Amino acid sequence: MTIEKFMSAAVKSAVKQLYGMDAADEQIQIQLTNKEFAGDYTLVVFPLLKISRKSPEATANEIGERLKSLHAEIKSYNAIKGFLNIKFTAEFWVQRLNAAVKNENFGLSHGKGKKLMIEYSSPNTNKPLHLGHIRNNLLGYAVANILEADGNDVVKVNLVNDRGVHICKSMLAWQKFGNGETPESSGKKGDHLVGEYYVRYDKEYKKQLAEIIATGIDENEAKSKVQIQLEVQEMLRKWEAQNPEIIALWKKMNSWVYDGFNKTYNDLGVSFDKIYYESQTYLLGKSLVYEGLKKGVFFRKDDGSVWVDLTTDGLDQKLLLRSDDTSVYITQDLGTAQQRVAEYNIDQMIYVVGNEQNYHFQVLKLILKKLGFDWANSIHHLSYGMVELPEGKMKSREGTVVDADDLIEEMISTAQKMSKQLGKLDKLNAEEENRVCRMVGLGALKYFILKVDPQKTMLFDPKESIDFNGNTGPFIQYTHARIKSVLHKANELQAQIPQTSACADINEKEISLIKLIDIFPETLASAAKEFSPSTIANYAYDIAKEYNQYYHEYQILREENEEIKLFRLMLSQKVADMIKKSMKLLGIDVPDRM
RNA sequence: GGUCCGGUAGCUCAGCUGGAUAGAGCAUCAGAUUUCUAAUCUGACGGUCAUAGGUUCGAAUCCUAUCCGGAUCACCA
Repeated sequence: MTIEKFMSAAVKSAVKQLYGMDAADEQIQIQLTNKEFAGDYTLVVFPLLKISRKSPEATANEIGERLKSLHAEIKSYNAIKGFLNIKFTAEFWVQRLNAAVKNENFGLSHGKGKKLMIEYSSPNTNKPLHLGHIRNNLLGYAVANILEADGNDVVKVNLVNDRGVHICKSMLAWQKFGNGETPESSGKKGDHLVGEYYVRYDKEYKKQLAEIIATGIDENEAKSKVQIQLEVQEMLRKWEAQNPEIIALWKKMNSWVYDGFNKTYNDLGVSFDKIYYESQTYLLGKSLVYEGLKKGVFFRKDDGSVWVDLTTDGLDQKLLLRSDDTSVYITQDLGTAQQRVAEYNIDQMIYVVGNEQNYHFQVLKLILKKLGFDWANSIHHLSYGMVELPEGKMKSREGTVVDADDLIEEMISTAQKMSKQLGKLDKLNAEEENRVCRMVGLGALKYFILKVDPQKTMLFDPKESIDFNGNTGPFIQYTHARIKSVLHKANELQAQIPQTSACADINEKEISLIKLIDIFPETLASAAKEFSPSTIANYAYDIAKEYNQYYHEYQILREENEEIKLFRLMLSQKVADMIKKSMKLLGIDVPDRM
């Protein structure tokens, strides 16, 4: 039971005894006591004044007195204005810690039985992943972990956009200019290789367009005459007609890209339970549109295209089927949503997609509701903001993309450089050194991105992210490694770290560490509710920082009182456990030594 | 123009189911080391929580309006 719940019940019965009335849940406000006041938890008594009909101070004092006499766990209380600060006994805190230590799965919930599906990553197969994808992947994976730890059954899916005119562009350019180049023959990573031809196409297109314009033809007219574009359109038609040669090329080049993506996913430590391919789902949803047409939810325009009118909902009209009866993006999303709900019987569907698609998901939910699906409300768009660079925005069309693989590489090598400089790698062998540098470099990147509220546009400064001080992944990793080192040394000295302790002589720093451990379950629950890895990230930092201060102040191994020493070791071990658990939720590994 | 999102210290960000004197880190300055791992710790400096109203015992937090920034409003995905 959480302390808040315990206090809430205690206050209720105290109020009942004192004033003969029941207090409603929303009248009981309990929070952690601010640092500048003496106490552990605080009851805000303002809402109870209506019941007590006394001044804030008098009410607080009366309730405090009553609580103290009823509960041995309460050591003291003080009332300041309308705030009743409660202080618990040392025994109480030790007991809380012991309960947490004994419970292997402390903080993790089991079997609320909600079935969730989360879709993230969703790459295009015509170019490599970039910084924006990194935020997407890290968010999706972390949120999936958090939801799972909160007791849900989570299915992670990836919907790969493997078809369309953009893919044909890479294919055509490769055909025309590639000379049969392959990842094997060139030594290039598959997705990068294909991405190069996508760029090559664009270059050729611009060249041809300029040539036509130079002959004096109007720009708009010229655009429809570019030879290479006509060829691409022809290729797309062939693809849709299942032309064997084109299909074979498509399969070959896509497989290169998948090899490349898998390496990047592997580096980032993300994974999926199921991968969907758009080439297999893009025809879905048409039947839903026909159904809606029959119900009169949609309408057909003179040219044959099908639309939905959302003007009464404050939005515009939205196209659902083209005049040639082919489906568009939203048509297929309607279809895949329905298919997934039917196939997996999911309670909630989460889409990790950039905030430039907020409108799309708003429309998607509306349409599904209009079609009469109750589950439309269970769709959640986990929207995230763009990642900007100090020099400007990073959008592919502006040509300043930061390639995911390059960035990962840079993070690892910077981690290595800095670690070497600090002499942190001296005691490690080559394999360990490699492992630690990877962990630190990637930890820096992941933590930097995940600590920010997803909704917000964030600034990614490579220099700052690789700073090993302050609120960073490496700082937290370091704290963990240092605790582990102390524990290791203790074991060498043959101190046995106890599973429980009767130590009653604890200090304020220790109480605040226990408090932090104690709120882990609530923190996790709230992070799950908000789909917010940043909550967990900041928790990990808080506890690491608190521990560092503690560590600095008390010499654990030199402590002469054996009982206190063992207690401190036990506490340290639990703190390390909390750090590791939190970081694991974020998909960040922590080293035992560095 | 419509819709959505954001605006908190010089910079990067927490805090937002309304609670006490708004918090961290970076940067700057001043300190701490016979290390249990200094990738650390202590202190100082730094704020009209975009602006103006409103709601109430109390507002960074809720409501309204305005300003600034971003996204979006394709027979693209």
